[in-house]
Amino acid sequence: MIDDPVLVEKRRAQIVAAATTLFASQGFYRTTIKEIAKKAGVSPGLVYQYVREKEDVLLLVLLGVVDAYAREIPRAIAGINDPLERLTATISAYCQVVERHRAATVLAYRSTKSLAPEKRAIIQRREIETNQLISSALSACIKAGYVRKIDLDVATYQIVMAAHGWALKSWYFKTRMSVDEYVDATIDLIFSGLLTTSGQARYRGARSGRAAQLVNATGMRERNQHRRR
Amino acid sequence: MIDDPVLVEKRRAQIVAAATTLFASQGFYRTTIKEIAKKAGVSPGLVYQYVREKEDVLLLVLLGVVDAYAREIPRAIAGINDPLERLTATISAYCQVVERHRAATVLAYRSTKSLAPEKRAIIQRREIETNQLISSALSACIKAGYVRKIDLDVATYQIVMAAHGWALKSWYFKTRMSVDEYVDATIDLIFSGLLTTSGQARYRGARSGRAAQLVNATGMRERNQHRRR
Amino acid sequence: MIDDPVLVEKRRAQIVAAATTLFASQGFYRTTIKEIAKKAGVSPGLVYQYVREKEDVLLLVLLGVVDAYAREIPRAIAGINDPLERLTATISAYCQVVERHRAATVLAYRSTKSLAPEKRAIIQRREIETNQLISSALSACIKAGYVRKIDLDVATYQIVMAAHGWALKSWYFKTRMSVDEYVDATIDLIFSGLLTTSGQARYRGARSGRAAQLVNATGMRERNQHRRR
Amino acid sequence: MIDDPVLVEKRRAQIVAAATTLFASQGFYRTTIKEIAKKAGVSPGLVYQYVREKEDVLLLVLLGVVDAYAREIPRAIAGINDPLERLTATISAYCQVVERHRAATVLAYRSTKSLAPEKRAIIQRREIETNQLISSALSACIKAGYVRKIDLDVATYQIVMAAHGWALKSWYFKTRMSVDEYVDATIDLIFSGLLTTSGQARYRGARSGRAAQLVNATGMRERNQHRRR
DNA sequence: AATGAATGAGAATTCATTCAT
DNA sequence: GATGAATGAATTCTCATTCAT
Repeated sequence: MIDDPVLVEKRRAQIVAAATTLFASQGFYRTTIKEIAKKAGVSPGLVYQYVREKEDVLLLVLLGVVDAYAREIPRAIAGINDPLERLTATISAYCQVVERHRAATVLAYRSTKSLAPEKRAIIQRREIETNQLISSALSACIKAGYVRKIDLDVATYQIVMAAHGWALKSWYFKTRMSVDEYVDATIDLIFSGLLTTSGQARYRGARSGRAAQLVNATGMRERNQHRRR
Repeated sequence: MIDDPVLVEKRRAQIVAAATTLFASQGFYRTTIKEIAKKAGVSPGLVYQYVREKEDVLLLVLLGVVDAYAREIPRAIAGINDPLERLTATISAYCQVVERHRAATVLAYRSTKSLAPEKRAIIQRREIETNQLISSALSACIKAGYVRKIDLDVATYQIVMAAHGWALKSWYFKTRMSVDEYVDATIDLIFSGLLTTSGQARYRGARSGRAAQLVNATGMRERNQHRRR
Repeated sequence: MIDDPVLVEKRRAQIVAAATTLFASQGFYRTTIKEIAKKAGVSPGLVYQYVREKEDVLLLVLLGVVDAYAREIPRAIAGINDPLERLTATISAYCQVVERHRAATVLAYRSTKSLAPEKRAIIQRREIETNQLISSALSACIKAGYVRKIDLDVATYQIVMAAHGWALKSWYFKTRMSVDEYVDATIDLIFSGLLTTSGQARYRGARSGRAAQLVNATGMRERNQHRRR
Repeated sequence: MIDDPVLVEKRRAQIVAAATTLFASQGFYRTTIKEIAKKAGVSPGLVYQYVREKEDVLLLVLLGVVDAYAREIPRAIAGINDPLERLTATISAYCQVVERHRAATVLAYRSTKSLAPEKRAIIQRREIETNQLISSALSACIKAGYVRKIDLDVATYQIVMAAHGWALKSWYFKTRMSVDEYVDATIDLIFSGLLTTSGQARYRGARSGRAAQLVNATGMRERNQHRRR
């Protein structure tokens, strides 16, 4: 529609900035193109020269969010080489980015499903890419012997959910603690778990007992023994 | 509008059942009252005799979801008295409930913000109530010496987020593992944390060093020293 | 959308009546649904309970026109048994119907192409059906020996075009003659042709000469020797 | 807007050529100025330096069509002096021009009414001028005794409609015959009419009978005894 | 109590036209 | 003279809500 890529970039940034605020506060469906245009200081018609349909604005907004993640986290951990420090920094950075883009993060949870499947897939692909930052920090720690050989996927998403939790449950936390406190407590939990030494003993005992029962009952117990849809 | 409370109950149940399915698959805004009425086997006009506006249907649906949580988790842990077993069962039950109401759980994340503030507050209050089940299981374990004296709020929400994660990231997990595997891996992580013994050593060293610096720098370091908005 | 077929009939009639006038005077594209609704004395939303899209209104309007033809012409020739009288009456009736639905006939020429292909095909099918009335009147006359063995398709459409001409060129004729005069002159021409006896002689001579040349040149001369696309 | 008449001519030709194709295939309203500009290889803004509004483009296009008629028919009959041959050639040429400008001819029927009255009048005036070619060929034939003293207007338009019919009903004819066959059959019908000698006898009898009745009933029967609107 | 036809405000999108460069 | 970005009025269509029956 418009050729000049510099202009496209500028206009889209304008539109996305306006839309991000509006979507975050009112949601996608309650926000009209007219409002976006007005807030962006342009005419409603102009929006459609930079976007094919309203849903594209949402896509751009959400891409902006995931891109911010993909941009800001690496920056925060650049230069840190020790695996455990790097992991700590990654988790911390993730939480800080969530804090900075709190409204947009919540928006992503509200609105990604409003996208058509292909567009949604784009966002999810980017999310997986960003999560690689966590996975590889974890892997390095495992290799270095700092981290147990846990399920990488589950551990990664536990970290992601803990970070996103700060945004998703900010209505609860905001009056109770600061980000820094949240980060400290979260890292402590993720790193050391809930249990005391005595708790560990009981848990491990119960667990191996349960596992033994399962082995006896089914004759096998392997990962991936589940229905894949 | 209608007086007979039995009828009101029955009709609302009909409407909510229809709406839950539709909202879960298409979202709140993409679902019309006509669709809900049709699926519920009633006329569009009738809906408005049991509900003041469309948003009320959403409220009823979301109340149904949080109620299911508040109903099903206690049932799953009834009769378990050992604190650690009870905690384990609670976490497991939470995940299982999430699995059973996967679409509705995602819906809650998408749509709670679509409610007017007072209605939203109702849902959040119920969520906090349900989370008490986790908090008290945790407290009991702390008292029994099985669980460290961690931040109760953070730990509770970490469990909640981990459980909700199964629904929120089901697009990722569904093709990779079963709920049971997810539950096992999650409980293991939550209980024992990421770190190996050597990792623990390094982490605690670094942490106390960092804490010492902070104490030196600020002269104090206490909970609740943050900006409240 | 609406179930009650009686109501559907009534509402559609209302809408079509309003739309016919408006389309005829302003054309399809210049007429808005709001105008149609207003003229029909209903709300704009109601129109869409009886019609899926604006184009459907056009289809209904055009169906109304072709139906009027299919209804009114047979009525005018009912009871006339003599082939030649019947043919005369058919042509005359056709012209009279055109006169009665002059604006709508012009509309059909303007707007049939605005329909999507399938809808257009519906109209064209009906037109062909109506033209059968002319064709069979012609056939009967040929069988009775009153009409020469001419090309039935061409003759039929010549009559059709002559009748439609009264509407299509009414801007020219309206100030120059009455329908009755037009009908008389038209039938006279269609029946007896332009030529005088001396003209006939010259024409037949020239024609057979030309035909002979063609036969000599191509070695054959048959109907249907043309490219079909 | 622009002074240089040569440039105006050139640019307009470009625009009209592009617009003719587009209008013919999509209609006037479905064609955008942007499409026209693109097809003409110019910018949308430029169009408005050679035309005051979109409707002017339509006027230019339609003028192009009628001009093509006024240009091409005389060329086809140049040098033919015998009145009957000249008439034949005129009819034939008219049909051939219609064939060459089939889409544009249909466009004229669809879109002339989209013009504001004064602009429409311009087109109609030109059409009448072109029709003079037919009228005068007819007159010459009447004077030479080849053609009966028929109503010149009606006869002229009958020929015009027959020729236009090839375009207007091409959806019907295209799969059934070639232009040449259509022309032959059409000329034959126009020249000799439908009726056989026995048909003529019956028709003339019935007609004079009817005419007699009319005279008796009204006391007179003259041209122009009709309501003028 | 229930129905479903009717309403009409509101939203996305298009596109003729303008105008600064 | 030419460009093409920008404008904003206008239009189609949807759907929550009402209300007569």
